[in-house]
Amino acid sequence: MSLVLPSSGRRVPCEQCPLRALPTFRDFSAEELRFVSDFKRGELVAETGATVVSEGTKSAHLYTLLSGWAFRFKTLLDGRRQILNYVLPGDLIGLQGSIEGEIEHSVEALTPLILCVFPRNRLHDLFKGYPGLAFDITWLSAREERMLDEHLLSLGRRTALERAAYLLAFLHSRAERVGLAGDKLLHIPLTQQHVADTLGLSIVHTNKTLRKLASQGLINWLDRSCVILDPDGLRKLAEWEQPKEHKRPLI
Amino acid sequence: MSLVLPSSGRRVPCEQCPLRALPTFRDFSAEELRFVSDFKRGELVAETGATVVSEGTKSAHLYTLLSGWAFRFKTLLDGRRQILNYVLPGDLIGLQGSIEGEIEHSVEALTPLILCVFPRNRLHDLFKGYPGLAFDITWLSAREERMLDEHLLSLGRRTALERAAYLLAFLHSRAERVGLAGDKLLHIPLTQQHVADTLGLSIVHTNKTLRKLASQGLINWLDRSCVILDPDGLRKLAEWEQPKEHKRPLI
DNA sequence: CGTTACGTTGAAAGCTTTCAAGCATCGTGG
DNA sequence: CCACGATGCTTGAAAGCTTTCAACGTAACG
Repeated sequence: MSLVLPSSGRRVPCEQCPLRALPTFRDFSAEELRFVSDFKRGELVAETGATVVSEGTKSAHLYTLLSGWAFRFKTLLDGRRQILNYVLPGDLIGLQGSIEGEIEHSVEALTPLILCVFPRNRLHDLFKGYPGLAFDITWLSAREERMLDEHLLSLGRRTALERAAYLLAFLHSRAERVGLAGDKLLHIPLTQQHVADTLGLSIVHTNKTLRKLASQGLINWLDRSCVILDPDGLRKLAEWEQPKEHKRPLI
Repeated sequence: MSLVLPSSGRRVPCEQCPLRALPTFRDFSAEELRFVSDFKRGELVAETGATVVSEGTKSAHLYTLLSGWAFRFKTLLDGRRQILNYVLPGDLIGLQGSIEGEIEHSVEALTPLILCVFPRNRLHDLFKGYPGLAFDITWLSAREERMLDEHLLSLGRRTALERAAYLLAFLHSRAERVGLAGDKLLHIPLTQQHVADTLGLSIVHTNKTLRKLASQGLINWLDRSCVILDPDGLRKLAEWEQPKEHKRPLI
């Protein structure tokens, strides 16, 4: 269940990174691109259910998710699990570890993943030689903070139904910005257990809550995935405003 | 209620900052100190209850809290409030705003505050000329992330009693590291409404929960403050491990 | 074809909120 | 000086939300 395939070497050169072509990501100078490309040590493939990062360990690497869906979580000793946030293409993984030593959360794959691998020990070079990229890293960290703030508001003060609506609207919005929504309806690759562990609810109550959203025509649950039918309806129900579009960095 | 007194000019030179002398903070080189000192534009005083930062606004400044207690929060339209985290001496305020434009949370004083004021627009100079300080800013951001991760685990998966114990142990631990606990018992300047809005509970249930902690001899509630009698007991009850001591930066 | 993982439901038990009321302290105006 | 309103802390009881317990259906897999 925690299998990560060994690095399969370089496949996608950064200059031709399919993500980088998306309008969400800011343009990089040729020099920046050269550094990032050199910074990248290779790629890692992980299958669904694989643990990419483990709570309490130190990793010599940072990752950027190239494709797939993953999630960050923490657990209590008796097994209670809390999902902290989701990881989508373009997101940086493992920054916290370069800060405090051991990383304090785990990361698990919801789908097969491809990750770009960066050596943590060269982060210093990045900060020294590329202040723009250094600022980008801070930017990404502050963005994560903003998302966590919203999750906290949700867990603390929204009702179960609002929380579920918020989560699905949030994931829809993020997926859309990295081109995963397309014209067709978006399928989010989750089980109801994941939703429960994100919302802080029991699996039974989560089921009943999702049923309610489905009965209102907002979503459809099938297989191991959630189909978003009405993102605006979800947003309205959760009283959540999508953050404004900002070009963001891709490291 | 949202009164912030105008800048009262420089009082404490960074080189003689009383915080900097604490063992928690890492040593700064003379050059770094010179930059920070120059970066600091002045001081701001805020009284209890004052709003230092308002959700949805843009601020030209960043702050470091020099003394006092404050908290960050968000609210829903109907007034439901969620406290996201607490701000203690040495903490940076407003970084999120320099990233995404508008800041997405508010900050309010729990006690009278003294804040160091920094112009946001010089952040670029900092990143360009002082990679070590730039890394410090990222470090602080990642530290905040780690705290938010823990709060999420707490809100999502801990019982009311565990949550309360966690919160108080957490605040005790943070206060201790900036020299606020001393030999005497620590008084945390909170009302039960603050605790309720942090834990995602109603005020009534919060009262009953705090009563239970008090009956177990872990805390004492008096006035508008919580006295921590047994931090270890609280930690054990919450199943929470204090993060390891790390020297941290002070900007 | 038994096993496992995932989704679904009903009902009882338990936790939390809401409603109501009361007490204490503090600062203010009469 | 004292009444009064505002704020903060307490408690009991009823209502409501959520969890737990139990059971069942389906699909995928070896």
